[in-house]
Amino acid sequence: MTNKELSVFFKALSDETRVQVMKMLSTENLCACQLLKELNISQPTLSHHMRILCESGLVIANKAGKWVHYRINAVMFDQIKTFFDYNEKGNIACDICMEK
Amino acid sequence: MTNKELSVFFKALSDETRVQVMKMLSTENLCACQLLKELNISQPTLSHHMRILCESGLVIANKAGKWVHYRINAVMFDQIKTFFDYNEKGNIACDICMEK
DNA sequence: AATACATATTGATAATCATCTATATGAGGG
DNA sequence: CCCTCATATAGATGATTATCAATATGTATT
Repeated sequence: MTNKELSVFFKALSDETRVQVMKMLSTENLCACQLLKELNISQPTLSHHMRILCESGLVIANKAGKWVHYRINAVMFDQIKTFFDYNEKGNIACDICMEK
Repeated sequence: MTNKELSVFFKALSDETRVQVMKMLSTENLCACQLLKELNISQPTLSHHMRILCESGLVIANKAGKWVHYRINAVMFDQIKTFFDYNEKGNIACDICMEK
């Protein structure tokens, strides 16, 4: 994944409300009305947040009649997770500073 | 971790330049001068980005004379990773919608 | 002390963003 | 067809942000 792609994912998660939505969706798939009931925001604001989450690719929307059901995109989640795979290194100093 | 804490981490990663810094630091620990050489940004802008990464807790700074060495905070990385642990669910519809 | 170098801070600006109210779209039900 | 309900869009506003030039701080070296 490119830096740009990753930054878009993280930007989608950089809002407290959207983090809460992701937590809620990680427990169960929900429709917009159920999300709205638990979040203290207006309906247009929720719509705005869900658009950002969907456009980032983190969440998948599924229209069913009047309702829209949301679920986490597990494939994306797994991909982003690899960004945090990291093995601690012992060296503190960098080459350049050592030369001088 | 609270929603607020997580959103701060993700906000720190929501910038393309900072994602690149994290990638560079995941390969090796580096000082500011070395980061500056590879990134096409001014020195104050780098300083600004490194402050955000450090204040979020994702990166640890270590002052050594004139230089500052940066390294990834592995503990934080591991904690954030758990946010992405997710098991795909089969159910699409939510209870509320089903009732109606 | 004086100078050179690495990094931080200040102040300014243009861009992005979260939120709201008001309104629109669209889907069932009577 | 109208009416109701779920969601989306438009437009406005206040807050935050990324960036730079200019300047400050702090550390070695001579």
